[in-house]
Amino acid sequence: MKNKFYITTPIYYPSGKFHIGTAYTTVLADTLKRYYTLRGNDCYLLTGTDEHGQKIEQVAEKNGMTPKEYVDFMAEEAKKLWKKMDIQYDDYIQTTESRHMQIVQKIFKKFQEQGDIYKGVYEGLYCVPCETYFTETQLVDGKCPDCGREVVKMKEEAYFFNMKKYVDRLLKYYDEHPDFIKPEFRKNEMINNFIKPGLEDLCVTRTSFDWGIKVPGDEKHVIYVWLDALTNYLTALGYLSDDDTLFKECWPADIQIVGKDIARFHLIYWPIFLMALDLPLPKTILVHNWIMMKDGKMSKSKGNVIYPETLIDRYGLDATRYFLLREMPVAQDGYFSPEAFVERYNFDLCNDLSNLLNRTVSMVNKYFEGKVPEYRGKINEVDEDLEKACDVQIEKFEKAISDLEISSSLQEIWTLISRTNKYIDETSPWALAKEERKEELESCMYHLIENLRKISICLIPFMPETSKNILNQIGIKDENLKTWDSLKSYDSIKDAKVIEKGEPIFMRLKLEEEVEYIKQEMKK
RNA sequence: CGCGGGGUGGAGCAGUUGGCAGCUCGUUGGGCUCAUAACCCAAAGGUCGCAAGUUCGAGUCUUGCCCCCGCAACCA
Repeated sequence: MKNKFYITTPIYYPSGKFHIGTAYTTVLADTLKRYYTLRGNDCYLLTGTDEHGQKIEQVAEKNGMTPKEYVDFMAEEAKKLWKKMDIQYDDYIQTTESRHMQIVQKIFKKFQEQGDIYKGVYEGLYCVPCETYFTETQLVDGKCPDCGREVVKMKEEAYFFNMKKYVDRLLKYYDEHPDFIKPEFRKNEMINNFIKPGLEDLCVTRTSFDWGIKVPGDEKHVIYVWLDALTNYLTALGYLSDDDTLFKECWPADIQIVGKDIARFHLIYWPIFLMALDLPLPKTILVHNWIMMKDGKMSKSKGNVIYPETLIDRYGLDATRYFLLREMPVAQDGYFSPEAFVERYNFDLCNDLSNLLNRTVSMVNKYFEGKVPEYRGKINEVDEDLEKACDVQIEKFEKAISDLEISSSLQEIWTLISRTNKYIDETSPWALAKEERKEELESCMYHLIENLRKISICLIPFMPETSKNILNQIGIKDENLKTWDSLKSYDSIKDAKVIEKGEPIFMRLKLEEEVEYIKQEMKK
């Protein structure tokens, strides 16, 4: 019985150090997991690495390791990074694990028996020294993009998957399931670019290298990337294994997150493989765009590569998570620049959020010795407006995140933060104190604490530590006041005591200094 | 005529069903003092790429053109 909310990241190809783009995808997945958990779902998050293929073979050799040693090492690196980023993944799959390889062979055989896979001839442009095939468009001046030498036309025997057989079903599925692909324009892109011109059958094996899963009964062939990689989403759940309990609980996936570079594989081949296996398709495949640098793509030669560790070590995890989630529009490319990072940090995190907390805690201490007054109802128009605005923002927030509009959902929270800052000016608590208007002052403090509590709950998926921190500072201990449902009430805080001396959760950064620092790190 | 995305005040962006052009940052002026030179208010600043069309009315629909950026099939 399906009872889990299943989320996946792609399995990353560990041919080099994991960069900020990989981190973004994973943080996005983690944030969605935390959100759906907050909403009461039992979530299961899968990530992993795609560890076969020529490139891995070559990189391993360069590092003086066997391919398996190398990929195991890289998997540990990934796990370290995910730990550092507090990613709550439930399983990490490596495609070189036997639990995966065995099932891939089973799937291959099944496809063969069904007549979906046939033997044919693969023809392509081959660079002999690099031992790699390229397409015409990949070539640079008609030569190998890696080494610049001549390529030759080569043929080899290979297995193909009969994609054509399933095209009509796929189109029909697209049509009947508007939520299957997000954002929607990706669907049109697939139809126009690949399906309309006539979908070609996919070559699923190679004989030109060894590092891969052997074709059962024909061992000079290894299964080539996509049939191997895509099926990880199933094999990790124990599909076709002795124990497929987890598979039954999770499948079909609820949200599968992929980058735009692998959209084609996930939007065309993946659903077709699933159809061939007679399995239901995932509910939503979310295709996100890339993080770009001001001067184009990240590349070492440009000296503009930013690694997540650089930011986390100096500015903290939550600030890094915030930047990624806030700055990336998901459906469009986002841009990283040191300036943008520091400015977001200063404006959003310090001036708006941290400062709101700080001034509130300080006032509750000053006027009520730290004790949060009891709710007194909507004693005037100002309070009434504030409560209304708060409800509206939470509604907008919920809608945005449900639509997977992550950046917008954060904006909605920040609108609430600004509204709350404004409320302080509207009520001028320092004047209320001077004039000894106690009831109004109590109501004001209560509302500030209540809004901060709600803000923290909304922040749980994005910035888990910060959220805890705020709740701690405003003295919310009761777990019932940290739930999604508690967002509805406006009168539930009782006997809370703020901490005596609130430490700012984010301190302003000096713009030039930090920009310089990040720039230096990027050149390393 | 390959496909897709985009061209909106100085910068970065919102603008779902056509109805007085919004947000953040920056600039200028003001307010406040609880808070981190923060926070709040106000003002200046836009031919919404160009041209034509539909309409009482178009950033929003249609057509043509110009410019930028991706993708174009087995490259994760």
